[in-house]
Amino acid sequence: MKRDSGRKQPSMGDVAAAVGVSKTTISRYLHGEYGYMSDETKARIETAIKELGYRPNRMAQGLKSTVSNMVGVTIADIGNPFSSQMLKGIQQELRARDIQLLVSDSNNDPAIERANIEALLDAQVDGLIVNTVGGNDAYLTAYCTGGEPKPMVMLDRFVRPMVCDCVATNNHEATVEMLDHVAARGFSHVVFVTRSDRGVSTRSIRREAVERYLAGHGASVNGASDDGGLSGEVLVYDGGIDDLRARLAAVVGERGAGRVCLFANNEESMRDVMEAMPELDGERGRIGVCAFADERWARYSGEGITCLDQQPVLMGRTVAKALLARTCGGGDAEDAILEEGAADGIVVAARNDGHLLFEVPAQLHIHASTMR
Amino acid sequence: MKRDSGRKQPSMGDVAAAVGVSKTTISRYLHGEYGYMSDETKARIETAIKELGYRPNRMAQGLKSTVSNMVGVTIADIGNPFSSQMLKGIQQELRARDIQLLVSDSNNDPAIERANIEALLDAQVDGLIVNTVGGNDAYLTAYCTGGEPKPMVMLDRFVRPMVCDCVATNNHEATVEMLDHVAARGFSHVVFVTRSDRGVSTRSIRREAVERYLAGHGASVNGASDDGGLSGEVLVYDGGIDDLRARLAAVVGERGAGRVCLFANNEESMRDVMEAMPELDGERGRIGVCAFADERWARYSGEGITCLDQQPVLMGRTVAKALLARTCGGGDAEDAILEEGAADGIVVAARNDGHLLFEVPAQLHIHASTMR
DNA sequence: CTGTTAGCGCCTTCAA
DNA sequence: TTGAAGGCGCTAACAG
Repeated sequence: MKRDSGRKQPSMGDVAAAVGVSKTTISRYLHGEYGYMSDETKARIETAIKELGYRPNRMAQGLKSTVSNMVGVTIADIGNPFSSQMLKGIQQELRARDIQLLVSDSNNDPAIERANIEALLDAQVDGLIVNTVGGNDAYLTAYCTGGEPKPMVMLDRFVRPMVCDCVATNNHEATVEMLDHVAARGFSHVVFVTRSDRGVSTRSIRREAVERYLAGHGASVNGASDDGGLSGEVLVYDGGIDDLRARLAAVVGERGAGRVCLFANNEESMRDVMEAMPELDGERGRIGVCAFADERWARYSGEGITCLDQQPVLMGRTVAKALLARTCGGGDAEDAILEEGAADGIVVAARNDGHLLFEVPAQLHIHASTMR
Repeated sequence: MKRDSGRKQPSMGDVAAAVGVSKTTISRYLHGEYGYMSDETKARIETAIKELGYRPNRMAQGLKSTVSNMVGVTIADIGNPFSSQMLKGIQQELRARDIQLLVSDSNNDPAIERANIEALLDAQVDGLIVNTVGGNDAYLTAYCTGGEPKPMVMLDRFVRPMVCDCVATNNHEATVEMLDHVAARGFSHVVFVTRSDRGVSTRSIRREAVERYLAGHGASVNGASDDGGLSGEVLVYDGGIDDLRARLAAVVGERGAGRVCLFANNEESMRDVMEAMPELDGERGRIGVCAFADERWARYSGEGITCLDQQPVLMGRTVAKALLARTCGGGDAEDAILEEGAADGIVVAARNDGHLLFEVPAQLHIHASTMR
């Protein structure tokens, strides 16, 4: 009835003994292979299992079948709310398939990340989801191109050339959408604020998108606009608030009475900006702010911050589907994902050597911070 | 050199064959039992392992040794940023001991939680950390008092009577501290805003703390203060924003010109309040707000919200320590935790039948929302 | 319809 | 200082 009623967990042998059949029969019962099983033994097995509170040992199962029904995920910084949303999405898919999730936090340290991946593989996971901290491209590439690696899918990151499936935000399009919005709201200058991208693909991609946009609109990067279009620049800092404050003040001051919009690369940078310039509120109208950030947070921050929400739950669901297609599905990841994902706007944005890049669209939410 | 260079993962037998010794010797080498081993074989084993890229299969190890070096955690709602912070803390401790973490999300559903716990046990975890969704008290109690259960520790929750170790916030003291602050700032009425506590211990505990405080200060709960002290009431809602809006308006209106402070039970409720009354900003000075909430969020929300931060990372570290003390440490959980935890203000707040309740202090952060 | 036999990769006596 | 043998709990042929 209830597990643990005895001294120790009963094993399949115990059940077999109780019923008076062999372990094989029990095994077959468990796997639903009762095509050729007498209804009587079936019933007796059923009650015996209930009686003893027997539950199969997944570990032992995995030892034999070489599939553990576990997948591993390494998260660059699990303390980040963004991470937990992605985990939520991953869980949704895994729960449906009764697959366990092994979670590791890399604490933003490439060495820890490598150790985590090794440890997960030692635990015999069937596949890996990697939200890399950056700086491990060589290692990851070597892994993916090595012998016969367990499937890996990258999350909110990718390496070039692609050596495995990846799930990311449509960073380029999203950035353009935000810049268009900023321009439309009459700002004349945009400052893309980002921490230095130590190998984090998302940061560099967004930065490049900004630079290309500005170049394409006849505005000079880090220079003044000379034709009434949107000018802009990229501000890279290292996490020092004082440094950031001084540089922001300089940038804003330089623009005189022109309307400037600060565009933060992520929530972390957005917080840094708010910390550095609490007086932003005082200059409403002249200084706007926006960011890649979770709508749930941005909406209630300060006066309400215009943001690009990356839909992390959807990203998690997508990455889990992509991985499962490689591990057990056997089928085409592309079909599996696009079928349901199309409605959400998920597309294959690139492919290389059979590896796909799935892009999940970011959603623009407009709030007061760019509307005065 | 690198793993996977061959067709398949090499096993201990392969290494043994390569070196020309028995598996036993390899096993001993791996466990550091080279007390009686010739330096030569030791060296040869070492190189063979490197050469083949051999790594022990934790799954197979666990099958025999009955310790899997995995612990499981079920989280009520992993999408909550609070959850991810707790996971961070848990990871910090587990990583140090090379223990893997199996994570399940219960999605606020008691049935899923039960299924998750069963699944984790099937995966042979050595112990469980449970952040219960509530409504599973009977099940959890039965588990803990059953045969010989794997150790369980509850996180940010507890059941009465205590049937296992628990780690929670010092909800009572924290609530009192906040109410003292509210009173000191000259508010005359406080409204504790909470969703209905469907078996979630933290919610009911806080609510009780509020009621007791108000009763103890000569003020009547849900009534007007008649002696200049702090009066107050508890507002329980069900997640409907319109309902909440109407009731908040009524409550605030009733107070006339009196200064009212809304005290939200958690971030979720705080967001609901902000959604229901965006005009709070317009009444700064007369209407204050505060909440149990993450400082990183509260600080930048609206004008800056006074909050009680639960230090979730520290809670995570504490719960992991408590569990490890039961699983492998063999030692006293109390000593293990209090030794380092004392500096952080962690105390044993209750004990029952050998089970301990560890309380992690919440920290009061004062911001503009209660200061005008 | 059901049982026998051999392992999966590792650990653990017991012998040598 | 090292092996051989048996078994953890389960699966997978191959026989009946």
